[in-house]
Amino acid sequence: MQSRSPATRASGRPRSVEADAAILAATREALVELGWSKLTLGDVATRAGVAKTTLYRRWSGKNELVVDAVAELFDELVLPDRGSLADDIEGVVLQFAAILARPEAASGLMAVVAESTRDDALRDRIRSSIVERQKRLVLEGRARAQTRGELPSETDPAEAARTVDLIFDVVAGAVVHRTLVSGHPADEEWVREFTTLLLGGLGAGTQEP
Amino acid sequence: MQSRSPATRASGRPRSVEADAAILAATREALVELGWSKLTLGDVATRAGVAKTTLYRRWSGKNELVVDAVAELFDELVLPDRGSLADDIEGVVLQFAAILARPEAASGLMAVVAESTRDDALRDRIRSSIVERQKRLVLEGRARAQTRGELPSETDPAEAARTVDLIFDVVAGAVVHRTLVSGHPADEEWVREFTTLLLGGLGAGTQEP
Amino acid sequence: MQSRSPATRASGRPRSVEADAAILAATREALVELGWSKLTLGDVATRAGVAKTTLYRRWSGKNELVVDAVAELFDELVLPDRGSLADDIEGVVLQFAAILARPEAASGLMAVVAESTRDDALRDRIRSSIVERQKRLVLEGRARAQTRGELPSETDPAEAARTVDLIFDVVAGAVVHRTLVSGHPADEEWVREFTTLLLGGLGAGTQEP
Amino acid sequence: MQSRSPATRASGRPRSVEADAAILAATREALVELGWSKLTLGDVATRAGVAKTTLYRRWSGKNELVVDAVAELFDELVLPDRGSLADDIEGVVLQFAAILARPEAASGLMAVVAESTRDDALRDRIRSSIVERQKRLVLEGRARAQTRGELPSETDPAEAARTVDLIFDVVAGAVVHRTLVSGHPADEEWVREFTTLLLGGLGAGTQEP
DNA sequence: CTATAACCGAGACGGTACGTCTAGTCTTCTC
DNA sequence: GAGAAGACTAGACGTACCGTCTCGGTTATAG
Repeated sequence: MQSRSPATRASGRPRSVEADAAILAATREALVELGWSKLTLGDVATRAGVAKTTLYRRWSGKNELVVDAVAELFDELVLPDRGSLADDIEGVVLQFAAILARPEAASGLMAVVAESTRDDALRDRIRSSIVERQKRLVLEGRARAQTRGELPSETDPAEAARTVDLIFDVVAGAVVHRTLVSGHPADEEWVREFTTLLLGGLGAGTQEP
Repeated sequence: MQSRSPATRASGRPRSVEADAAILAATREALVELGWSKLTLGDVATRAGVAKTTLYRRWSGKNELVVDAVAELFDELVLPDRGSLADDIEGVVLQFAAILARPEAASGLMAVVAESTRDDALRDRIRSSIVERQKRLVLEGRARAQTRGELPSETDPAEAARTVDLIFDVVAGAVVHRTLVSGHPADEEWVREFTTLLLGGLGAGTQEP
Repeated sequence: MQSRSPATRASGRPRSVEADAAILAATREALVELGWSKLTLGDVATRAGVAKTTLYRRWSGKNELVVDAVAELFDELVLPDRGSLADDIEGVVLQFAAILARPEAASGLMAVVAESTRDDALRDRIRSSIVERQKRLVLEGRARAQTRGELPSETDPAEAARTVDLIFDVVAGAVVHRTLVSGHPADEEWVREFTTLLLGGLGAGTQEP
Repeated sequence: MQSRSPATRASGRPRSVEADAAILAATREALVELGWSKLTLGDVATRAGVAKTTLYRRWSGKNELVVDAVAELFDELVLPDRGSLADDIEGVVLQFAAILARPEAASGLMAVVAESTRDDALRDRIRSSIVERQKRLVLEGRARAQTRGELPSETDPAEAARTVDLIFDVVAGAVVHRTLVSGHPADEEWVREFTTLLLGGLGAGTQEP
């Protein structure tokens, strides 16, 4: 969905803003009911009360549409201040797990990631719409922990950025793998164990009660 | 692929054993060239020099076929003895990253995982053919580390199993996320940093040189 | 519809012969109900109880299909022996007019002729399937009239062929124009006047009662 | 195109007169390049430098537009005085054949005739705009022949009118059939033979040199 | 000189059919 | 009975036009 500058007033009938929202909502609805592989753009258009052409005028295909529809889900994530780094991590991971457990997220997200292995434009879209957008949570959590004195201030900015990426890959990857591949829920118990491992490492984690 | 008991030898022409291998190889070839979404069973049959009926007699559909074709790739993984737990982990993670970087693995694996969110039989097939099968690496690594004295012996068998699952989710998830979602290579430098984090936890990892 | 040699026995499932007939019948039915311009191949397929692919496997498009469907109609024409050239002409012209008055013939025939002005292959198909096929009527009528002594035997074969073409254009053209362009029925009275004109020419025809 | 009385002068901006001519010219141009079936009203509007709404305000659809665009072509026909009935007929038939040979006439005319078999309003439009309008040629030719003494004066006005219709159907039908269905040019030789047949009838025509 | 009304271009809209493609099944002949 | 070949039904694909609509703006007459 490309944003158009409000300055360059286009001639002709303007695009319907209701249609955009209706299509994205219909896409999520269809993902819930049918899943990625049985979702058809014709069906989405019908659900949205919109013609297929209207849909294709805005999105070039199923992949792009689903990325946008799923991306909105992750904007709900917030980092609640629970008083300690461990509790903050547990809180946000549980939220992330809750979103991933929703059928519209799981089916759609994995599928577009699969497609993105052969489509660089799609990969960029996923990264900018979803991944980079949510790294804010890691940044915010670290800053808060540093304020509390739980983590030292970083000295090398480049290394700091690499660390953010690494933590994001570990956290997001672990939750996704637990939920979708292993097929077990990322419930409170698991999240506690995972947080312990993340903070203390392999040696520490396995020895605590 | 359903196994048939050798006892109940059916009359008539026996199934060609070459066909099975040819079909799986053709599937991987098609995954490399076309990716999951553009792979068609008709095309796979043609590449394998086989009729579509032959293919459908053995596999019920695209998903099952691709799971079998991809599963074979991960059987290459071995855990080389490099002398320390950290080096063992680095070694096997690098191997895993190398397999994931191959186009037939990435596209196919993510796609069947996406499909498995709505198909329990498929989820079981993936788990038994791929996930559980490779947990041997974690078990073997832990046993070796315990022999070396790097890790304590576990006391509670149930907790020990849970820890294996957790580590597997963290390791596999992090590599998959790094490679396919973040879109950066899981190279030696990243693997070293990841291993440091895994062993020492957040506090330790960010302070070491 | 291409005829296949019975000698070269094709492998694989043979094409359904019932489907061919059902499609042509459905085409005529749709022409009656909808007319050329609102006839859709999807609808024809549905009426014939056949998938669209089956239809496209046999005909390359709407034009070719309609030519074949209409051509069959004109094979009903016969030249009844009524005893004199004039009566024979009247008889066959009335039959021709009756076919043209049927809605499946009128709408379809004119439309494919219109299309054939820009499609040489279609023009040839029309000529061979419809026009040349029905010139048998002119030939038979002339032979009969010569036997009766109403017409002299032709001496120059080339001129004789040209005359057949000319008569066919005049007769078919007049009936078509009367029926479809002028929009009046080619009834017995008109056919009698036309036959008089054709046999006697302008001078004679306008003076008789 | 509906004419509006100059008495009921409407307020508001008057319709552009240039637009009408531009649209009809663009229609003929598109007929030449694309033929009836590939002509689209959006394309015609673009060629005419006009919005689609402007086109639809004047014509209700493709059929009506093409009738008007084609009708103008036939107004070029004149009946030159060549001294005898036969020569007059040959002259006007050749002119008619020349117009029909133009691609914008052939494709468009046959197509609207085909459509008119299911649309009475369209049939009337064709008759009044094209057919009846050109019967003036037959009337004028007969009057001239009567003046010359080549044809007797008609006694019964009703029969005379029927004869005009008959001749028109025969002449127009034969040329159309020759040109579009048989696919051969209505050249001078053919026109001479046709005129001979028309004047002398079957018996006479085939015996003369 | 302003109001009003029909016009104009542009282009988005809901809808329908297109012709192609793939899925998964069925039917024939051959090994 | 397995297998190769290929036709079969079913249905989604993405595109193209249809005829309508909704914008901002223009050009005429009427007041």
